[in-house]
Amino acid sequence: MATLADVARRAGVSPATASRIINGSPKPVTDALRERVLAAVEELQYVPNAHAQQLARNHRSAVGVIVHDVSDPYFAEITRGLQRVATEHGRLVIICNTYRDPDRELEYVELLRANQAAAIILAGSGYHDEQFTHTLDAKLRVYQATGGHVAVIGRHEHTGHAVIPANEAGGHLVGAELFGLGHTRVGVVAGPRHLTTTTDRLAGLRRAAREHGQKFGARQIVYADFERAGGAAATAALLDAQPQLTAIAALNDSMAIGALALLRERGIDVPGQISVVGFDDMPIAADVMPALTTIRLPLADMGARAMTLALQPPEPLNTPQIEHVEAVLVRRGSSGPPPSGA
Amino acid sequence: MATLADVARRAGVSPATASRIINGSPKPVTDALRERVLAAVEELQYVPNAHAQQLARNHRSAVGVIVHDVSDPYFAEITRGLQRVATEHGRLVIICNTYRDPDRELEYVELLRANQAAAIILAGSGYHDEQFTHTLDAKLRVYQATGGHVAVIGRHEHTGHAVIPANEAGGHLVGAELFGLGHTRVGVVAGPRHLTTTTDRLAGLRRAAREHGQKFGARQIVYADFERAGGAAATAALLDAQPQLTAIAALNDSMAIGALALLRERGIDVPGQISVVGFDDMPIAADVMPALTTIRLPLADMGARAMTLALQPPEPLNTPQIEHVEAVLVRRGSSGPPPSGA
DNA sequence: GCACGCCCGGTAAGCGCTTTCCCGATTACG
DNA sequence: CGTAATCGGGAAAGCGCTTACCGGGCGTGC
Repeated sequence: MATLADVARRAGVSPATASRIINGSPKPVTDALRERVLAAVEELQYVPNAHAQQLARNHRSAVGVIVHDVSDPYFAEITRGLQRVATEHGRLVIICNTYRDPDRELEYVELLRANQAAAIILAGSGYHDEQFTHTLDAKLRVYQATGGHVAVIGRHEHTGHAVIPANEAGGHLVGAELFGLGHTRVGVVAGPRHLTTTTDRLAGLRRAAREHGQKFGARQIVYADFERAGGAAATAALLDAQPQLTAIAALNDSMAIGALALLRERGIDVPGQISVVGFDDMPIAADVMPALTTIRLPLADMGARAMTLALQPPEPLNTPQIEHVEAVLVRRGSSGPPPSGA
Repeated sequence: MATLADVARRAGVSPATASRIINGSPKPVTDALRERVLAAVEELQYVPNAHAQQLARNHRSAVGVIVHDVSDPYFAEITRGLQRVATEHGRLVIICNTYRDPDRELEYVELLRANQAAAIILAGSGYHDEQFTHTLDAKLRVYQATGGHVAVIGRHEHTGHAVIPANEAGGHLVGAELFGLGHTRVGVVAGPRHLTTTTDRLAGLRRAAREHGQKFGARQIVYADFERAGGAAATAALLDAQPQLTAIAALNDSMAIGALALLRERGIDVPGQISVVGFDDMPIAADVMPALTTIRLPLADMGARAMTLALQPPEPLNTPQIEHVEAVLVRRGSSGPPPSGA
């Protein structure tokens, strides 16, 4: 691996000069030298060692993003938004997948700290786990204390900037729609109960139920993984426990798609016999069979906003900013009134 | 930011000892000292500076992955596989999105080289661009010359290990299926013509056509972006040029989904009036409306294999390994025989 | 009881780069 | 023409860590 010293030697200059030329330092340098150095760089295929640079310059530049799983379209969209603004600012982003393992989340903030990340962005639901939340918060505070910026998406329990989707209101929208259509037997395909996203959305659903003089019994809610397979499994369980269901509210689109798949497999017509509503409006929601009625969250935009917050200069008053983002209902083919007999 | 020196001072030992304890060096250390150091680490919330470590140790550990776009399910799946094996090996992976910009691809290999990546994995189609291919290859060779490992997925034009999907054979499978069903007017929704994936798949399609005594005219192939929107646009163009089409072969699933959307919008029944076949078998292919007949590629597995190749110890004979991966046809609801009148 | 070796810990030399400080040579100015 | 200001370039001090290498205190064997 060619080093700066090699380049300097070959060009017959000092490393200092070579460095200045390569990095376009403000210090003026003669054109003759510049050319020699540039030529040497080319010949040697020299690329500066980023670690050495980082160490010598001693200021952070990369930004870290911790998500549950980028291959999940929900996070993929958020990440897309994040990346866009990061690129605009010339920042490298390091993506870390926790696969929903809280411990891994902790490890990654250390890793990002170790890598001198300028900011850490935490995307995705928080956990109902006092101990964990406390530990994570402590780590984040230490990071902030040393000048790191932190922004979270979809969590409210931490220090730092936050972009918060209207999970409760969205859940309420779903409930209002379904009960408004006349459904009285609504099942919920929920995500893991230790995720705050699950409980927030559920809370909205419950509020809507109350407003319509209804309530969710224990058997009407099934918890499973926030994924396609989880949605299918939960739907199966729901159907077994409550055969007379006329509507299913899935707490995210992946689960809704799993629900749709299971329903199709069992020959149950959607929305003829059972309506299905999702949450998030992932890009494919419009293309599944039938097209999914869901709650739209501006995913990419949320990512972009979080990155913008995280990148902005040390805020004047040191006050973390909170941005709330709205949820809207998108009606598509998967929902309708309950079957007339029901 | 606390440094190793701070920790050492606080524990009353030399930095050397602190380093040895923190990194679990083979050198034996008394328990008393060990505890003091560990306590100091805890109190100071010390995290070693990864850049300094990398510089001092002087051996590569992270691995870089260059993809067109992780938020595209195709790459998301590949990445998932990659990550899995990287994690098993305790490697950090740096994901780089080129958004299909060749220049960005070049920049990223430099960046990865600068960051002392132990390996670079290039996923996604190559480009039909002599100049570019040559430049990239040169850069990769330089990287290899300094001990870097290289693996590519879905390209054949470069040095290094390779995992190559059967694009041509898959295209042939699509053609055989469609012509076998009796279609005679088949349109192709193709990706960008400068991508090798496009031409490879197309070649298979053409071979199948020849075998059935047919051929693709210029107006039967429309090139667009390898994305949903591109698929919709290309389908619209195709329909305008060739209203009597009975089948559409899309060169990837995203485009197929776009085609499906457009067809639905125009009230054209699939597969009653027009059959649609995709390529890749992304996870959602089974859930769209109607479920997509497509060519299955073991995406996650391909990623895993590439990572395995990239991580294996400097090969005995220094010979790059090539792994071919098979394509199989998955019949679902979107394809069938042409309408009887046609 | 003394030499030898073994342990455990510290000292210091880098890793590859940036940047401050300094110095000799121009140039500008009085 | 002397001096000061200016300009281009180099020497060297780190950035935070790892890891030879070294050295003092033991325990052993004779």
